[in-house]
Amino acid sequence: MATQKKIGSINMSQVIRTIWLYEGISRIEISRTLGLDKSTITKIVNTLLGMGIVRNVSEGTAGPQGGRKPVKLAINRDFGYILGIEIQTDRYMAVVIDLQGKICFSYSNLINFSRRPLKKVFLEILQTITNRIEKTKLLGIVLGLPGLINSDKGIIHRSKPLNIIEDVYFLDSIIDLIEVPLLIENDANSCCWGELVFNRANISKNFIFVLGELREHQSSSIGKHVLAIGIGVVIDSKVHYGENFSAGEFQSVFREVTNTTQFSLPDNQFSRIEADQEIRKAVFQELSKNIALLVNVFNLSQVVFGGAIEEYKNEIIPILKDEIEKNWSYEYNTGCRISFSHHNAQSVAYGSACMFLEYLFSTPSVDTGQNEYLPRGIELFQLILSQKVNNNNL
Amino acid sequence: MATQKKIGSINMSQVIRTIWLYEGISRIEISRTLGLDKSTITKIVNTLLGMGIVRNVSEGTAGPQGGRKPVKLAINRDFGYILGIEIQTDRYMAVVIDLQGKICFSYSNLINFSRRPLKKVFLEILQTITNRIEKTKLLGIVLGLPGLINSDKGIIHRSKPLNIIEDVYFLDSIIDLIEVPLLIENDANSCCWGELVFNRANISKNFIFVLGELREHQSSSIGKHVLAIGIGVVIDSKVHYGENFSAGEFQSVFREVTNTTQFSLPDNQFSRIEADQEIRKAVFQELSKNIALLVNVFNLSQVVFGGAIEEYKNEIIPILKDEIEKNWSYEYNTGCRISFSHHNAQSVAYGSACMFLEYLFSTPSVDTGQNEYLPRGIELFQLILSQKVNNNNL
DNA sequence: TAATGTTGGTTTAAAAAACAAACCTATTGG
DNA sequence: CCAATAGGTTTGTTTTTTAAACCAACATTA
Repeated sequence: MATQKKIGSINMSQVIRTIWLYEGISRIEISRTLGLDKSTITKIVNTLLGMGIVRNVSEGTAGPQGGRKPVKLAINRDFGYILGIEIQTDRYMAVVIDLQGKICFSYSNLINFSRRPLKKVFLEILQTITNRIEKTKLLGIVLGLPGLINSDKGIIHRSKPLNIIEDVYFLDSIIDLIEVPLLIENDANSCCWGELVFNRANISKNFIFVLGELREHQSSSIGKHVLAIGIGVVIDSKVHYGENFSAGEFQSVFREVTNTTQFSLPDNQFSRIEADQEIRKAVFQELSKNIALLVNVFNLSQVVFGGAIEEYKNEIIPILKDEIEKNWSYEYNTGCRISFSHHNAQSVAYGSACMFLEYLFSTPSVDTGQNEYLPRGIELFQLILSQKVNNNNL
Repeated sequence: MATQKKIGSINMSQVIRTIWLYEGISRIEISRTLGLDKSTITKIVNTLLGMGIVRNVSEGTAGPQGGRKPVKLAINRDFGYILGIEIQTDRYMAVVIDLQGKICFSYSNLINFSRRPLKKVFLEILQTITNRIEKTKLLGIVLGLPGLINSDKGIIHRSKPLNIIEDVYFLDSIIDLIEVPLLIENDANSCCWGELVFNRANISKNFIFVLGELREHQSSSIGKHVLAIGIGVVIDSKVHYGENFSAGEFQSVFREVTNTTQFSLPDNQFSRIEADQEIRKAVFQELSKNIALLVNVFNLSQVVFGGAIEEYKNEIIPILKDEIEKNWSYEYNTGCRISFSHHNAQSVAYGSACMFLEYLFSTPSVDTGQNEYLPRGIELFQLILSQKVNNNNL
């Protein structure tokens, strides 16, 4: 059942992660943080220096009581880059980041699907992007999509926006055509990865990302919009997929079964959501009541909003705050923060790339479910390095 | 920050857990399950035999192609017993289980708090119980309580049923008076531990336990009852506490702020809940709509009911099934099972004891939050063994 | 400025775990 | 009785971590 991790790789991965989390940390501090002997850290860091993953960046200052100056360590930014791509019905967004999660490059354009399969469209986009970046240092690609997605097996189960109504074994079908590691992920979950990376040093362990987009209504003429909500869930600092990778699928508890939207608002009134503040208020209140239940039952410490809904930031905050309090029965406040994504239109693409970062810098846990295509931590680095050698030999 | 686990203790704990999960497993099977070399397993098992934790129970049968018969291993049931106690406003329940989770003994009685502090009442109960069981083999005690409870630090933050309105450092105040390890836990969470142990070999990784009790209404004369719901949450096979140990606190999204109950039903109608099936139907429907949201957003695979609410099993099942489906927007079914606790009135006490079992048989994960009073896995066994020696010397 | 103390980091030897291979045990099946 | 086979142990080797001694580089102060 469980596959044995080479025992040393755990500590090695932990050291990498620690340097990633605390840029400029010294060997001694790592040893204290992880509870390992300082000589062990010296050994591991030397290996990492040899692999080109880590760099000695500078000398720190000695303490007030004297002593040798600490040597600050950091991840080698030049090691490589990661590409995150978001594909929606009518447009895509590509973002390239370095190992620290800084955005190096981004590009966006419209898509015309015109009945072509996703695979073809994706390969076309990939062509466009890779023409614009240094290909040799590309470490991995992650594709963020709306829908029910099994990121461990690379399957798209369903996607209403992309008109996918049966299982598509996406990675299986494309893996041979691409020379770097590739993953797919649900769009709202991607945003969660983005938050995990962006706030990695001091993060909420339990939060949700509410991705609210204004989409064309399934069965309506152009111009009619509905608010489409996708939720990404992070529990215990891990993206939560649930039993069938359908976690995050949202429908309001107030919704009437006859409605085609996720809310109780009659379908025909939804088109006025952008124009009518009263309608927005009703919808946001309904959304907030639902979220409040999730926040309190799971004792979340944060709710992050992203997508087109961000525009209504000032309308949402007071409503949600109020509903969370109303749903709470004790006198003290649990202190759930409400915030908005820092990356605007790039939230999904950026977050997708961050998923790969987290794979690189995670410690392979004993019990965690496995991605079938990629290992984690130092093993992923080793995989990448071995592929680099192969590519150079060709 | 993170404290280093003695490296060997991880595999040792994993071996113990594996034997616990799969009673009668052989050394070879363990080695295959964990991906460790068979000689490593031999070594570890010998240590465990020496400690008295594990026993060679019998010989299996050789395979169809011959070969030596495997030796079946099992946890030594005689190693000791665990006591779980549930304290409610008016009664308590005590359950003693062995290391396999089988109930050996149970006892229940009424409580008269009469303004005495919980600590005093608890010590009294403990006296009564320990008089009835063999004290030398008692390995640990877990107390299950309604309210907001930090089980890692042993603090009772709030408990409306027990009239606790400020932090009580329960374990700190009592730890010196008791010679065996003691933990406290929220009652609904205890029930989750019970499910985790009872179905340990093939368990849902994500489920909730809905503990529904009929309690006297805060501000009412005797006889008036309300339905009090407490939820225990299990995500990724771990009891989920949230950021402040308040996970599981429930209030319906339909509730009016003026109500003192957790539902939208006016306070004065709640007393008829036991007599009037229509009122029950409305309440169960409201509860089910709330639960359905949780089930779908978190993609839970199971909802378990326990407490007095179990009596209405046949009324609840169809309503909840229906609401989960209505809240789901795809054509296929996510397959959330609905079940009822197997332990009736003993759910909380049994589950509390199981929490200690899970501590004994868990593998100390690298990143898991730590209980301040107790280690896990082999380290907890070692602690117990060292205390045994001390007690014998006195 | 020389002596002393302090802290960061490395080296070396010893220990602890895990593994690999040889070997023993106990079976089935000819 | 003899292979073939599978479970389990023993022995020796490799990997990984630690402990302790040591070096490096600083501050303080006599």
